[in-house]
Amino acid sequence: MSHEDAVENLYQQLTLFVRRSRDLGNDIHPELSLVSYTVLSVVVATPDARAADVASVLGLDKSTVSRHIDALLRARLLRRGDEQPGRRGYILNLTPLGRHHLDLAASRVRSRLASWLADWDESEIENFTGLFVRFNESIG
Amino acid sequence: MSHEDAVENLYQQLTLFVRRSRDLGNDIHPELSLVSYTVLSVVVATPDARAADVASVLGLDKSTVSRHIDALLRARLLRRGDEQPGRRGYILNLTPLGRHHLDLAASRVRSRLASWLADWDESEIENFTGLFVRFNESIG
DNA sequence: CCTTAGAGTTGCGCAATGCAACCATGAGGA
DNA sequence: TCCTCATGGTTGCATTGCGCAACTCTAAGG
Repeated sequence: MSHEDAVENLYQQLTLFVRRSRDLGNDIHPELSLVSYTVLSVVVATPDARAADVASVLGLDKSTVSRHIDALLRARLLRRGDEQPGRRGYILNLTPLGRHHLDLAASRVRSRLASWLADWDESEIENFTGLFVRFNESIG
Repeated sequence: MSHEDAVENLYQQLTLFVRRSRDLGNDIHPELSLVSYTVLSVVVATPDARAADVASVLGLDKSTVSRHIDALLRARLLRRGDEQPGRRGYILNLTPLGRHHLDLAASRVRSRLASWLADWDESEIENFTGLFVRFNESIG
């Protein structure tokens, strides 16, 4: 197989997966949209995250992030921390409710994923993951 | 590493890729949106494709597909074939212009992908692809 | 102080989508 | 043959997610 054919075949698989991932994203949680879920994840993963940090990580406009965060604040899934000296903006934290919803959504996604991978060996999953890590690094 | 950890790590890679794939989709072609590109691909790949078939394959509402196809018809990238006896609806075909644009977009995507994979061996790509095939089959 | 840069909000418009109501037509039974 | 209905397609309406631009507010640094 030529290099071009190999690339072509991989491309088919990538597009197939991206298309299907949309469906997956839609039944994460009835009350937590995919974007909201992602925002909460970033807040958890980023120490002292502010809205601008979330926007930067997700590659979204700050206005978009502002509106999502506003919704999450009103839903009591997120709260603003007290300001810290030497910084501007608000530091975001998950409320216990927010953490609960995030955990719930995450567990749904993972159980779904686990059921798909039920007949895979750990070594195969690790192999696939390892190649995926390298691929994502190649992209970035 | 436990099975759960393995699934978790793969999940991280999948979400990372899906997020980045959106950026990728946006510079496919100035005149051909990601969805239009996908519609054209489906028309090419599906013998005697009609709008309803495209909607079915892509999992989109027929109204959505109708509007995309309308745009592609107006842009002269797609045309309706003559009706065939025993069937309803319009059979879609690419115009030479449509095929040209599709090829152009495809070559852009693939060259982008190829540049990312420049330092991969064929065997590694094939390995990755093979695992991806199995993964997509597990999903479907 | 005063200027400036960064964080956040909001008004506006756009693109994509789904739902529902609608029209047109072929299929198939009465 | 004719009537009913299922299917394909279009369009109106609402929703969502997004970006740009203009704006406010506040801290940083002269």
